[in-house]
Order: sequence, then C-alpha cells, then structure tokens
Amino acid sequence: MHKILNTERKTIRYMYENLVIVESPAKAKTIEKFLGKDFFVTSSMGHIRDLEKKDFGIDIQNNFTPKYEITSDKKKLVTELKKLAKDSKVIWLASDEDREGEAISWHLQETLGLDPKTTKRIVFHEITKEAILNAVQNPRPLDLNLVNAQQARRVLDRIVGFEVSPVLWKKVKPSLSAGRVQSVAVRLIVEREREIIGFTTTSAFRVSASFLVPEKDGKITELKAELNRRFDTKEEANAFLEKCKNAEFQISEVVKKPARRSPAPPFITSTLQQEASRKLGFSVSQTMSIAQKLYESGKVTYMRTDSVNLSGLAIDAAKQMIIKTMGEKYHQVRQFKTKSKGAQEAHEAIRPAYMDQEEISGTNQEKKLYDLIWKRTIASQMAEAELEKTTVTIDISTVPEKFVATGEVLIFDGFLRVYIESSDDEDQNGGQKGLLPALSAKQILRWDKIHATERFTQKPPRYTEASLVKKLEEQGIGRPSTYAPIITTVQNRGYVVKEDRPGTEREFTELILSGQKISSKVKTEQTGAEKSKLFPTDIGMVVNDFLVKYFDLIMDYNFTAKVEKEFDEIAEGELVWNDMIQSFYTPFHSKVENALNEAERTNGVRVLGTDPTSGLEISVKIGRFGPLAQLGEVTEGGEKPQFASLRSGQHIETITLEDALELFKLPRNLGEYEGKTVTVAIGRFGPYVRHDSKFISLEKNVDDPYSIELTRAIELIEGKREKDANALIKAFEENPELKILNGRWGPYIVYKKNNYKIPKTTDAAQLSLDDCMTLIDKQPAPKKSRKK
DNA sequence: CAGTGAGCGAGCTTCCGCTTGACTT
Repeated sequence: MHKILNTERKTIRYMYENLVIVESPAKAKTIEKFLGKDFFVTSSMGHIRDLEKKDFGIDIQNNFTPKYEITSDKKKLVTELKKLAKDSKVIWLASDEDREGEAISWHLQETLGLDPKTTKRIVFHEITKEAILNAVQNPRPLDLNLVNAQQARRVLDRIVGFEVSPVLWKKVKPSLSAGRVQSVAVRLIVEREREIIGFTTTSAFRVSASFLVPEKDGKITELKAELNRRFDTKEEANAFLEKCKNAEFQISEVVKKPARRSPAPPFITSTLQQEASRKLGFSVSQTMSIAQKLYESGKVTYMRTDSVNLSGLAIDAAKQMIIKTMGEKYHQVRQFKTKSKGAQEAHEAIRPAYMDQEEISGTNQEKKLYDLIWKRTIASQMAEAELEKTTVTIDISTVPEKFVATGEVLIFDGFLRVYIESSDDEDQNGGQKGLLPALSAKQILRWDKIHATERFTQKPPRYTEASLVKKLEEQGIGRPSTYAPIITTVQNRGYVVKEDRPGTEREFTELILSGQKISSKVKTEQTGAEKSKLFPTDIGMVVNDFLVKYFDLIMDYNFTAKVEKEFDEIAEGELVWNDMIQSFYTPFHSKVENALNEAERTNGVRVLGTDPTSGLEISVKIGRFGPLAQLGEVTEGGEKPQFASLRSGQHIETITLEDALELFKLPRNLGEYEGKTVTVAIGRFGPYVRHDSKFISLEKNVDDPYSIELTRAIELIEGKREKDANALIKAFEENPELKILNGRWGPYIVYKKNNYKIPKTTDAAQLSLDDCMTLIDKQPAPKKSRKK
C-alpha cells in the first residue's frame, strides 16, 4: 500500500481551511473520511517534545521549571506540521482526552506557535461519525490544569529516575536504573520469589469415593464424592478407611440451587494481554504488535485503552448480530463501568470495527486475536448463563464425616455459547461437573472404591508477563501504553529473567480401599516445573533490597496511587503543580543525600559458613562479572581469597554451603601434556578441558569434570585436533591469523577471530592470500556485540 | 564463545508515557 506523505498531499491541495491534528496516523485516516473535504487530518505520532534528554531537564532552583526540547525523531515532523499550520486557517487539536493527550495539544500549540484565537481543542472518546461531528460542534480551550497535572507527572518521574539511579551507580553497580514503575514491578517479583523460597510444603490425605448408582434403565452410573475433611497423616487416613469397610452410606440430602453467570466486560489492554496469553500463548508484546496490525488495517478499535465502554453504534451492531444468528433471548444490552484505579478512559474498549465481520483475512495470529476480540465483544452483550448446581451429602454410619458430591447442569448457555473467560488458577478440585444421576434423600449407596490420596499445599505462583500486568493494573501502576515496555525494561536491566525451569519428582502415597482390602502405593509426580515465568536475578534482589532500605517511600506499592490522587487535584485546579513537586522533593532529596552519605557499597554478601577442610569462611556476593562464591577473606598481608562464579541456576539467596564448596573443586589441574598444563572446569556451555589456551568440551553423559583423568583428557585434546585438522582447508605461513576452514555450511575464511563467507562458485582450496583479503574487504565489518 | 574478581580513573550510564518505523544475516 502506498503511503501518502503530508508533503505529497500538499501538492494536491495547497491551502486548507482546517487542519486537524490527532495522535495516531491510522486514526487520522479514519477521521478524514468523516469530516469531508474542508478538513485535512494529520497526526503528531504521540508526544513531540520532552524534557532534555542529556541533562536533568528540570530547573530545580527555579520552581522546577521544565526544560523541553523537540524529541530527536520528531524534528522533521515538527517542521512539516509548522508548514501545514501556517497554510491553514483553523487548527483543531484533537489529541486524546486524557492527561497526556492534553499535554500533547499544549506542546503542539507552544511548539508550532499557534494563535489561540484560531486554535480549537476538540475531544471524542470513540471514532464514529457522530462523535467526531459532535466534537467539531463543541470545541473548548486547552485545559491548562490538566496540562499541569501531566507536567507534574513527567517532572516527578524524571526526578525519581535521575536522582535514584546515580545512587545505584555509586553504591551497587554502574548503569543500573530505578524508577517509580520499574522498581515496584521488580519488587513484586522479588517478594513473590521470597514467598516461594520461604514456603513450607505440607501434605494431607484427600479422600474420594466412587459410588455405583443404578439408573431406571438398569445402567449403572458412577458418582464421585469427596470427603468433607482431610487427614494429616497416613495413619489417620488408614483408620478412616478401616471404618468405611463395614459402614452404610446413605444420602442425607440432595440440594438443588439455581446459579447465574454473567459475561466479562469487553477487552481493555490489560485483559486482552491476559486472555491472549492464557488462550493463545502470546507474549504481552506479541499481543500488542498483532493488535496494532489489526488497528492499522481498520479491523479493530484502538488497542491501548483502559475503558470498557462500547459506542452506541457498536452496541447496536452487536445486538443485531446476536438476534440474527442466535435469537432474541440470547441478547442483553450491557453498559460496563470501568473500575480500575487511575483509568483515564480516552478511548473505547478494544472491539471489532465492524461487528458483522465475524472473520477477517490476515496472518494466523491476526485471525486468532481478532476472533478472541470478536467473541469477547459479542459475549459482553449477551444474556446470562443459567445453571443448576446440585449438592448431594452422604452420611457414613460409622463416623461423623460426610461425603459430598457436586454437579452442575447448564439450563441455558447464554453468553457461554460464544465465550468462556479463563483464569490463572488451574482447576484444583476434581469435583464432578455435569449431570449427576437421579438421587433422592435416604437412598442407600453402594461403593466401589475409596481413595485416600496424599496432596501437597501449593507454593504461591510465580508471575507470568500477563499476571504481572494484571497486578500492576490493580495497583494503578503503569499505563496501557507501557505494560509491554515495562516487562522488557526490567529484563533488559538484568533484574528479571523469563525462563522455563524443570520440575522435580516427588513421591506421594495413595491408599485404596477396594472390597475389604486396603492397599498402599507410593507414586511419583512432577512438581514445580515452570514455563515462561518471571524470576528475579541476584542483582535484581540486591538492588531491590537496597531501594527498599533507603527509598521506602517510592518503593511503597501505594506510592503511585498517592501521587495520582495529587495529580487529579492539580487537574481539578485545587493544587498548584510546582507546590506538589516541592513537597515531594524536599523529603525525597534528603533521602538521596542520606543514601549517598550513609550507605555502604552493597554487594548482597551472604556468609554461608566455613570450609571444614581449610576453616576459611565461605560467602557469596555480586562481583564485577556477576554472582560469585568467595573462599577466605581479604586480610592485610594474608592469603588472597579464592573466587568461583556461581553456575546458572544457582543464586545468592538459595545456594547451600555444600554446593558452594563444590565450586572450588574446579578448575582441577590434571597434569601436563606437551609441556603445557591441562585443567578441567565448567563454563557457560558446560564442562570443558583447557590446554594450550584451547577449550574442548567434555562429552555429555560420558565424562565427569570431577573425576576425569589426564589420559582421557589427552584423548579429547587429540580428538579435537584431528577434527580441526579435517576442517582446515588451507593455512598461510605469511599470515597465521588467516585460515580457510570447512564448517557446517561449507568453506569459510576465519581472520582475526571473525568469520567471512566464500562465494559458492569459487573453489576454496585454490584461493590465495590476496584473494582472501579482497573477499574480507568486500564484506561488511562484523557487528559488534549488540549492546544498547 | 567458556578465564577474570580492581589498579590511575576519563566519560558514560538513568526515568515514564505518547506514538510509529526499520540496519539484516
């Protein structure tokens, strides 16, 4: 699709009556259709100005006056907008109706030098013809209170980020960062991890019985019921089963209760991210970029929103769709109210642009996400589901405990016909869903088997990207446009990693009463396996503890909520923004000073104990190159301590003395070969032998670094030499730094530790040194390690 | 590409929220 630049369009029509500026280009396109030919609609692409990038950007002495500059990637756009504005009679500032949007309009007015007399501010919450035309009929002046609330927000975030981060550089490690949002996100993950580490698992025996119920037609149906208590020990469970052997089981009551279930509201950014993660397995950023595609091609409404509101048009369209395809009784008009903290509601909920479009063309992922959005939106306008829940209580003649069976029958599916919301907690109790057999009170039941199974208490769950977003939103921390970036930021800073971790096997006991016999079995199950979960790193934990200790105010989960309240007061004109910042700054800055003066350099050191052989102290801490274990202490004139890096999977917080001692058994010196020492150690890619500054990996599942001997090591060294010799096509005496080698993808040149391609048509063995050099020159310099 | 574990200390790092595009093997 050909994109028409603003300047190109200008050549088509060179004087405009009206210039409308919105935030997003896709929105500009849609709106222009509604407004007709007297209006030219363009976009600012978000903010065009920000605090100075290089310096602090705030004149603290001078009442916190912000120093703004045009953002580097917006310079071209701003010159273009200036030109357009000069050639137009009326400028309509149509950025979003929230704090940031109002500020964008104000920055535009200031930067483009717009005359307030010919500048109009308009707002709308939905992109429908009616809403747009209505907005144009009702322009208003810029709301400077709202603008000031944004300036306060911006200035506060800069102060927090740019005053606290340097404290970390001095006291912990260079290049670290802290911020109102990211530091609290990390805190959530760190504290959850500590809950998991500190959790003690206990077990109890859960008892379930299967009864055999004869039906009218002579068939026998199984009824599963669970005991209303658990037993702490195997002995108690066994004693209970003994008493069941000759007991009579009689139904004491059958209770039927109607139940209703209502649909969830339509999607907002956070709920879309959660459902796409649970149902489709998308990462948060994946969801956003797919949604962006759908938005840009006009298939869904704006994807960064905190409002559950649907336009009247959408509600009507959904109604028609539901009545047409499912009938009147499935329809129910619903208006949802946004309940999340700090919502600003500048847009609609995320919904299909055209409700009658049930399927779209596009990539598979786009289709899936659209389908999810379509179903959720339709379901939100549908009738409740009606259920009947049945609870059957069964008395046991020999003991006071009772068995309970539950069943659920769908009387009317309602919205469930289209969409079922999923949840983070897996279904724990295996209660019988669906229809129960016909039962009545006083009925005597015959049992088949009774199981007493050992079940363990569950550790709190680690956060996924999506469940972290949910938590942040609940606390009012972050905005729809920042949820995805927050998650990448905390990972880029090295505070958090997203990983899979294997589980461990666990044994559990099961007692089965069958006939008159109780049998006991020990079974195994997998536990603790994690997939795509967020884990704090060692540095994440150290930084978090430092921040909590010295900056308790900004690390408080309620800090954002508290300042948001004050931003609201500024927006209402009840509070002067500079005053608010001043009263935050005075105590905050003294905390910064205090941390700079008082705090020791922090490395998260943890003393594990003493080495039984040497009697030296063993500790773990963050070193220059990451977490390490240290044997011995630095003393004047004394022996230097020994160091060893922690392996992947080992952490300062959890490593044991035994594991740390193991680390010092490597590297092992195996002896000499050809006059050079042979050592064995474990590196990032596993165990290796080192000889003559060469690294040779040990063979997996064959060699053990702790026991391998010199003869085997020599075997490995020779084996590697042979392999390298086979790989060598040609070497040059004149320049030993250059070689032609045979690799996995054919011949290539290696020169000064960089690899270069050889064109497929040339015979590698025939290349001269000069030929090689020209090939090297032709190829672009290899990229340096990517670091941002 | 796997080791290292402070030295003389230059000059640098950093925030949150609003948007879209682009260096490819």
